[in-house]
Amino acid sequence: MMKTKSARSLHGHVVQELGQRIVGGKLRPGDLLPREERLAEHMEVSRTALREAMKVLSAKGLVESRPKVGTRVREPRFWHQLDADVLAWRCASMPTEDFVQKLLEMREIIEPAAAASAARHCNAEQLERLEMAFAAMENAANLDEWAEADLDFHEAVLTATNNELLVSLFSVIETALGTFFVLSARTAKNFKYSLPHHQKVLEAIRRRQPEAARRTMQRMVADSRSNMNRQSRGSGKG
Amino acid sequence: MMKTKSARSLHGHVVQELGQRIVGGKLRPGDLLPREERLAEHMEVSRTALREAMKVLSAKGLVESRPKVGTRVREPRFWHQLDADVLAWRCASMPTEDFVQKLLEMREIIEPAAAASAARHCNAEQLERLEMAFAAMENAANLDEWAEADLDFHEAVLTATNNELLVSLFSVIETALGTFFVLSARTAKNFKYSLPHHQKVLEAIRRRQPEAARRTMQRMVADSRSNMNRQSRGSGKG
DNA sequence: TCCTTTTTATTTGTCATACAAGAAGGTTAT
DNA sequence: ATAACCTTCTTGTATGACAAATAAAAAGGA
Repeated sequence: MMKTKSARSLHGHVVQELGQRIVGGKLRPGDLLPREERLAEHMEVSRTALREAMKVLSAKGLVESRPKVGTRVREPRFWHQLDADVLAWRCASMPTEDFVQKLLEMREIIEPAAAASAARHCNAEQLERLEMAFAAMENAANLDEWAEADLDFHEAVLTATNNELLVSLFSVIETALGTFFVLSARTAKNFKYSLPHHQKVLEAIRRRQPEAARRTMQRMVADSRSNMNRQSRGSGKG
Repeated sequence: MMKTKSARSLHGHVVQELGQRIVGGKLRPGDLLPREERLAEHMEVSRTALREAMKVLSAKGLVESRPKVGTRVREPRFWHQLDADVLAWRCASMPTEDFVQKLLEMREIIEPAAAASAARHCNAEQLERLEMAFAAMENAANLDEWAEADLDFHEAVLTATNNELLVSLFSVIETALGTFFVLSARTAKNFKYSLPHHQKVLEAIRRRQPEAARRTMQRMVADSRSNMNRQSRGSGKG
């Protein structure tokens, strides 16, 4: 689920390890990490590799280092919550119901607005990509193919806004769709339901109808929400 | 304008320097950087410090390093556009008109939705912070105090949603308000105009009226836009 | 006794050097 | 012509040493 490839390099591995521990709550805000020498020894890497990892975690707002005092875990309000890694770490050990609701709220804010913007600003090439993604959903042979094409469709909508700031929010949409895919009943029926929505969104964008695009996308996300709520009531997530 | 404090440490300085050059376009996507040894020499730091800087830039999606081939500048679509540093670097050498419009679009999407969400979810403490910020705007002795209180107000709205993902978008709002403050006519009159809007937003949130909060915030951002457009037509930005 | 100044100890920050690992491009053998 | 093998260049990692910063303790003065 959601590979972050950076586990090849040593310092990348340390980033993953510590990042997951911090976001996952095993290391708590205010906690003082062991000093670099010891921590490096404990992680079985050199101080050099450890420090490079620390700089990355620091760039993500997870830790803060100061001479003499050491490196401590920062409070969640400083974390770069929209960072793809931070989002992934948050989902690593099963996302809380609360977090899922926040992801859905983000989708409900971003995606309808993006669809409307796409209807206004998209160009021919971007429209074609949307159509390709939709076609891929129609022709999907299995659920995994379907999910991949769906992701592509949503990314294509964001891209079609021609606003790279909006495109950068794809990490959030991706995470939301990922948890949706994991948490909801993985039957073809549940998914194919939303295909008509996709088609209407595509149509509205093609016809340059921002408000229609917005409304349809709104319904699509709302359906996700109700589908999810039904699911989680059924299986009782915490 | 918009301090990023990390210029104290050496590697922090390198991050700033290279980040600014990349985002500012002096180093272009696909460009191959000099190899670490030479670059370190050229920047007058050790290879160690340079590499720590590189890891940070890599974490922001600006560069990509591979053995034997070297480190090259990535294409803008990979940049973490919502990162506070990236946004700041983008504004460093006078933001383009195009970028300002994208910032405004983000505000128009995020802030009304956040105001509505705040009206639904905010607690007593968060409401108090909103009221404090508003009071600070009323009592501002000069434009700088006003701008600071205004920023605080907008951050308080995001915080009041109780959705940390939304709060993380404050870097965007901050940048938008910053450029607005720089580009628009810096007269008391232009600013005091929006105070009634702030009051109405505050009232709507206090009274738990999501739709009223949304509409009022929408008007507030729209006013910013028209104010700005008027301004840029006048002085002809490109 | 209380406050200010100085010292000290500890941790991160930086440096220099050496070697390992990976990969592109050319070389050789089949 | 193709495939396997080298060469070589660059990043990746390790190590040891020292500089800089600063929190905490010690010393000095009112």
